[in-house]
Amino acid sequence: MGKKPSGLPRPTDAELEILTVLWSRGPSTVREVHEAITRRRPAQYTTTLKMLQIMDGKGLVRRDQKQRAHIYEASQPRERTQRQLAGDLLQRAFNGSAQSLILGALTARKTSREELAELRKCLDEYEQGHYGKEKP
Amino acid sequence: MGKKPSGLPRPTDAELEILTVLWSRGPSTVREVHEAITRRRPAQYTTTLKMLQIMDGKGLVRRDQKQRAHIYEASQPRERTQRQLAGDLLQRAFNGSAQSLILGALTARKTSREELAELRKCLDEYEQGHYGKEKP
DNA sequence: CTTGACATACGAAAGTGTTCGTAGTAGTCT
DNA sequence: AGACTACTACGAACACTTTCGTATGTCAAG
Repeated sequence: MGKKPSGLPRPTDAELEILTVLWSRGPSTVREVHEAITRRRPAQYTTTLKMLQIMDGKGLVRRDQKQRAHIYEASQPRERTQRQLAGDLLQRAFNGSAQSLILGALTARKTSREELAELRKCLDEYEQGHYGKEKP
Repeated sequence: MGKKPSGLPRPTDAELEILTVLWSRGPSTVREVHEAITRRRPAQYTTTLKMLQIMDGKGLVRRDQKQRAHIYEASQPRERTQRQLAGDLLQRAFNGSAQSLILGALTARKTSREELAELRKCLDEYEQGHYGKEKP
């Protein structure tokens, strides 16, 4: 169960919320996920359970049924799903222009000078990794 | 018709596709939008029509009914919707970290050196605009 | 063994998104 | 006028997402 040959679907809103919990907690039981969810909003236990089962069916999570309380974990690392989502939005709404997306992200909320510095470092690192080394 | 007091909903996939057409074409008839759509995938005329009517109901587009063929246009400029979408994704999947989002966008597809340079300029401009000018 | 706590499974309702067929309306041409 | 064409309106089907109630299974304490 929970096997799809390839191409995971884009996670929905509720699914993303659960993935976020799994990413920050690591492998977890339904109850652990559920408690993290209810810390932020009201929900029924079986709703969380059902979501995890659905996500297992889609291949978004893996589950270990060896114990009575099954253990779920995200099937993809956080970074990979984030990349997928960013690329997807880039394609759908920004016509592939990373520039526009980034500008959008910057202006969507206040960005501190420190963050700006961090971002420049990101660009440098990316350039390093993809286009050889710096000037002598 | 087509008035909602505030808070436009996040456009769905199909809605975003239509908005993209309206942004690039400017105010357009249903037929014009439809032809742009069918240039990329098969669809029925009435499907495009219905989408535009729904979007008018949500306030995502405005329509001018003065002519027999109604004229539709996006109610928000491209940049504003892009900002909304970027901010939304930032919140939902990136825990507010613009850094992660940008890194995701960069690695989601090949980014050229020229684009990287453009991005640095973006950061500079943003800093200019929000944190005064550089050191003397 | 019975009870209570806690686990999974699953059907079904409610909401939303997407597509299309049909009906009706308005303008044009002969 | 009648036929033809292009347009809008709208109901309905279908799929997907999300939520919850109920049924069922398992374990351990009394």
